[in-house]
This record gives sequence, C-alpha cells and structure tokens, in this order.
Amino acid sequence: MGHSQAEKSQTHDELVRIAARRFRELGFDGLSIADLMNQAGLTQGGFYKHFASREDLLLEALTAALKDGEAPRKKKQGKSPAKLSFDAVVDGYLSESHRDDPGTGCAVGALMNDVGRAGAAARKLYTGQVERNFRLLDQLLGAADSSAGRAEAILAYSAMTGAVGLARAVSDRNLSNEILITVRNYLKDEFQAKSQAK
Amino acid sequence: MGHSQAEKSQTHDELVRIAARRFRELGFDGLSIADLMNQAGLTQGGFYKHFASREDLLLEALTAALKDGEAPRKKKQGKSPAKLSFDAVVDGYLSESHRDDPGTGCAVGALMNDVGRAGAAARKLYTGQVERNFRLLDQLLGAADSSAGRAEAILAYSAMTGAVGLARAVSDRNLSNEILITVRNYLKDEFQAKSQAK
DNA sequence: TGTACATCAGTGAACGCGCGTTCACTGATGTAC
DNA sequence: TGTACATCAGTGAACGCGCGTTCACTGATGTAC
Repeated sequence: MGHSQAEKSQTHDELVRIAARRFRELGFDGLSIADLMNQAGLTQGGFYKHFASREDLLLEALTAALKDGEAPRKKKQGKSPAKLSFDAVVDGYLSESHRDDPGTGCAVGALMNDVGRAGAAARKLYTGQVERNFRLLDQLLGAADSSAGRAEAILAYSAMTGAVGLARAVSDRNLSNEILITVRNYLKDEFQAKSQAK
Repeated sequence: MGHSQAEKSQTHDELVRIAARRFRELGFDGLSIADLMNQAGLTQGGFYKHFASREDLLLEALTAALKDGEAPRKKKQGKSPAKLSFDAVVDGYLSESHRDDPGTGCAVGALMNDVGRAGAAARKLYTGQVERNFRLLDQLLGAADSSAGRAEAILAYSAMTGAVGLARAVSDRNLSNEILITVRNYLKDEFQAKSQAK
C-alpha cells in the first residue's frame, strides 16, 4: 500500500469527486462515510487522513458540486467548449439527460431543499453560486435594459430549477416530459426571442 | 392514562399533523420516531399502535402535507375562504411568510428534492398533487386557449416552486427577497395581465 | 549509491450513540350479565 | 344500576444495526548521512 504525496492528493480529489456526485444524487443525508470510502476502494478509517469531519467533506464536496454544475450542461457529448448561448443553457438544463442524471448536473437544483435546511457555511457557498448563475444568464440574455435582463435571469433560473425538481419527483413520465418541454419552449420563445428582437 | 376510541383517532390525527409539518421543515430524514412521539407528549413505544412502520407514517404525513399545502396560502389571517385568484395565489406563494414557514406551506416545493429520491408510493401521491395544482392554476388563469393556459400554469408553478426553494436556501436576505419579488411581479404582470386582456 | 530511520496514507477493529422496531406490562375503557 | 372481565392505547426498557469517529498498527515513501 504505497502512498506518495501525489497519490494522497489524488485520493483526496477522488473522494471529493465521488461525494460531489453522490450528495447530488442522494442528498446530504444519503451518503455515509463508509459508503464513500468503499466506493473509492478504501476502508472507512482512512477518511480522517483527508477530512477533519463529515461536515468538512460536505463543504468541500458542495463547493465542487456547485462548480461543476455551473453553467449547467455547457458541454454536450463531443464539443468540449460548446458555444454558450441562452438557448443552449435552457436546452441543456431542461433536457431528459439532466433530469435523469442529477449526479453530474446542477447542484443548485439538486440540493435546493437540502441547503435550505443546512448550516450557515453551506448556505453561503450556495448563495455565491446562485448569484453567479443569475449573472451568467443575465449576460447571456444581453438585454439592452440591464435591470430587465436580471429580472428575466431570475425568472428563468427559478423556472428551470423548479421544473427539473418537479420533473425528477413526478413518477408519471409523460407529465415529467411535459414539464420540461413546456418550460423549455416558454423560456426560449419568450426570453431569447424578446432579446433578439432588440 | 385513558384511551377511548375517540381519543385514539385524535392522537393519530395529531401525530400525522405534527409529522406533516416537521417533514416539510426537516425533510424525510430529519424527523425520528422518538422526536415525533415526544412532540406529541407520548413515548416512542406507542408509535406502532398507530402506524405499521416509519414508511407508513411517511405516506400518511405526505398525503396530509400535500393536502394542506394545496392552493397554497389560500387563507390569510382573518378571511377564511379568501377569494382564490391567480394574483392571490402568486402573492401568497411568493410571500416572505411562506418562505419563512415551510412547515405550514406547500409540500410540493418543500419536499421536491426529497420526493425525487423517495419510493414509488410517495412519488405517486406527489404526482397527483402536482397535476391538481397545474389544473388549479390553469383554471385560475382562465385563458381562452386552454392549452396556452396549461402551459402558463406549468411555467408559473415551476417558477414559484423554484423561487421559494432558492429563496429559502440562499443566506443573503436581500437576494432572497429579490427572488420572491421579481418572480411575483413577473407572473402577475405577464400572465394575469395577458389573461385579463382576453 | 547504499543503509537507517522518520513519516504518514491507509487498515480494520472498536467506541458510544441514536435509529427503527419489539415486547412484556399497566390500567382506564367498554361490554356482558 | 352494579360487578366481572376482555380490550387495547400508551409505557419504558431492550433489541440489533449503521452511523461518525478514534486508535493502534502496517509498510511503502522520502530523507539524512
């Protein structure tokens, strides 16, 4: 059992990566330390060589999850730096694949309820990402009137997070798809169209 | 320790009432059976005189929570059967008091993430309420074109649940209020106005 | 370059604790006569 | 109406279990000479 310095930080990153995915899938209460370590191919005792406590992991994993769910679904299969347009973001966010795979998706949506019940530190990290995402959408909408742009960004983000949350919770596949499609069409028609008309 | 038949069903209702509130506040994992019984002034052993299992309670409490969070915030303080308009629903749903008191509010929003990770039975109950709420909003919007009404109902409900979820999770009070106000104004201006113009 | 030693990532058993659940018991309620 | 008995809501201790956390230990890595 070798353990160079490089291997340690590699293991650390791997643990954060797994936790960031599993917390989004299972919620903050759904992943135990033993499960996490086993999924990394390790035993549970080693956990405390990497984190001071479960809460410590929680915050690191939340940071990572918020970051890689940023500008959600930027990249589709092949194209690495797919061009970032409002329409592309809406299509990605409200896609069936994003609905079906919360583990790699937007942490703001996947952990909305969890963070609302969490401690101050987690909520602060989350708040920063929400504000960043509002700004990103505002910028993509590129409205002439910037206060109207921000309002539309807030509405669009609220609608997208709500729609994906509902689409994930609902057990009727048709209703779930209807939610995604309806909100997708509305946002693209109403906002992007308006924005382009200027 | 008396226990007439009437007292039993009274106790049962009280347990469901407390659980329906606490699950919305704490999530499905946040309430233990011992806590529930203590909050009802009883000891934990009695739980199984009322429910076959924790899962059984979960489903009864979810049913109750979905029902009393229906047509959310219908009633303000005094007026019992406050008139139910689209504007009134939007104002109530996106109010600070609804944000600050998830325990008595809309279960669809408060338990969105939790239900997404829950079993088939919980998701089925939830699905029914989502569909009912879509229909209620559709009806309140009373659009001439009924498919446009449904689309607007879906968009409005997605935006409201997302906005309240974000407003609850974010730790910056100003940002939280901005989300509520922005979505409230947008929905009232854009949808109700449109609907009235017809 | 080769040897001796300190470091420390990872192991795996153990800790106390709270969980959901079970159970023998209590005593007021409701029923039979 | 009064007495004897069955029922069963609620009690409180105990169950096995998984949780987060601790700890003595192992053995490859990296350093000192």
